[in-house]
Amino acid sequence: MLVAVDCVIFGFDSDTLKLLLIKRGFEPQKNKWSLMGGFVQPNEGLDSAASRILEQLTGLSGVFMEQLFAFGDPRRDSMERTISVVYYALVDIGQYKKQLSEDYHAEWLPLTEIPQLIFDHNQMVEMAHERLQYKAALHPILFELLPARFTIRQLLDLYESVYGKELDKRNFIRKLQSSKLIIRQKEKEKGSSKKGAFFFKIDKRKYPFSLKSFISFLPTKEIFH
Amino acid sequence: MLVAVDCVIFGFDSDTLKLLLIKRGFEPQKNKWSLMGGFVQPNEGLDSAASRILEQLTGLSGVFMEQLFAFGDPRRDSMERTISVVYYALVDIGQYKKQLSEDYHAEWLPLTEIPQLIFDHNQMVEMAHERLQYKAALHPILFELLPARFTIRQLLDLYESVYGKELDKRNFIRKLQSSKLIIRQKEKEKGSSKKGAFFFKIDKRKYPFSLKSFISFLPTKEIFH
DNA sequence: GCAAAAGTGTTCGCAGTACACCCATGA
DNA sequence: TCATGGGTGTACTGCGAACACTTTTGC
Repeated sequence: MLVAVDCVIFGFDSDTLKLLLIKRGFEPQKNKWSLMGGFVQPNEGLDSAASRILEQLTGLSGVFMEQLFAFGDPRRDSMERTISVVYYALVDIGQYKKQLSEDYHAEWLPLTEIPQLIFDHNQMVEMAHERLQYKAALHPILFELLPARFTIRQLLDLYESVYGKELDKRNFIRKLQSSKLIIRQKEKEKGSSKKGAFFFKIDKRKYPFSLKSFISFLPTKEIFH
Repeated sequence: MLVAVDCVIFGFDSDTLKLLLIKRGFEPQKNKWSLMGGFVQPNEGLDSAASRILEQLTGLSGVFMEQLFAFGDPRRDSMERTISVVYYALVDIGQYKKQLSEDYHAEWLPLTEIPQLIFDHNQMVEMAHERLQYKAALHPILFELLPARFTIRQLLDLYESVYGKELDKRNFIRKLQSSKLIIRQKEKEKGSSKKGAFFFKIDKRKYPFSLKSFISFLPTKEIFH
């Protein structure tokens, strides 16, 4: 039985939530869109395999990544019996610079415009999005999608695009501040407004701990629909 | 590469949270405690494999069961490279009647007194317990561990043993009632008190939906530690 | 009548929500 | 001076938490 790893890679470009997909340049299913994946090597753990695959495609390491689910329907891959262990990753889209269009034709596509993917990859994407919504409602993981310095507006836009709904700016900011998780910087971002918006950073001393604790910046009643 | 499924089976006997473990009557690791598991068959999905294994051991089907995690460290099984997809199940311990002591010497052991298990099974148990705590804090899944008719006291004891801490009975009951998820029956349970405690049932019309929604009977601040 | 568990009620404080205005600045 | 996005403030409401007493009944 074959064991593969597939990666659902999320990115955010200051406006829309995107996925990094590849147009396969090789058989089977050449020229079809798919997630980036690969087989688990004999001396490699699942996490390592996922990191390796992510690095192959993005050149990035040390990125937030988490196991999502194992897909094992006997008919999911028409060729051979394959189990796929799916991971999802959150990357700062600005960091992604790699050109790999020879091996993989990779592109960032908006989550709302995902084409038909091979095998059960659409189902994986859907589950990853649900998990992201679920997890981000309770833990501050969305910061992983932003650069080290970000504005409140960027963060708000990010939350709104993850949940596909508008949030009250004032309440959002208040919750953020009361969490004491972000630190205001001296510099301002001047591109998108005349007044300029302060940059913020994560408080690194608190952040790793808060990842495991319950912090919600959303209206609690709407956490899940 | 081999693909196995292992099952962490939770039960509750009106006092303590327990796991169903087997003492292996076969090699390798004969006479050591382990989770119940087996290899995924060629024409079988992962969920089906898990259900099959659960039924082999308990005789039960249609039980709450959910994929937990895929374990794939290359050294986790000393014999062969094996990926294990772990499921956890919640069963009404009263339903379990099967005698299988010939093939498997199975026993319900308190979660607090789990012996050393083979391979990485202790790690699986630990993760399953964490997941149970996490999930049950947000969704009413613990009902799956109780018989169809139960008393408030049983439910409270169950929550207390899952979280290892005491809960305020009055607030607990109020939250339960406001959830409108349970229906009081006419009969009382007379065994453990003189006054007698009413039986309750789940409102089946609402229950399947609420499984997906956010309902907490715990003090919200303490949801995760 | 007393022990033992069942079951009910109240007060308080804070967190969440809804909602509207002032600020700074470049053009 | 005005348009644009940035950032702050308030009042209300309801839920969650803390806490104690009454009820029932078998012995």
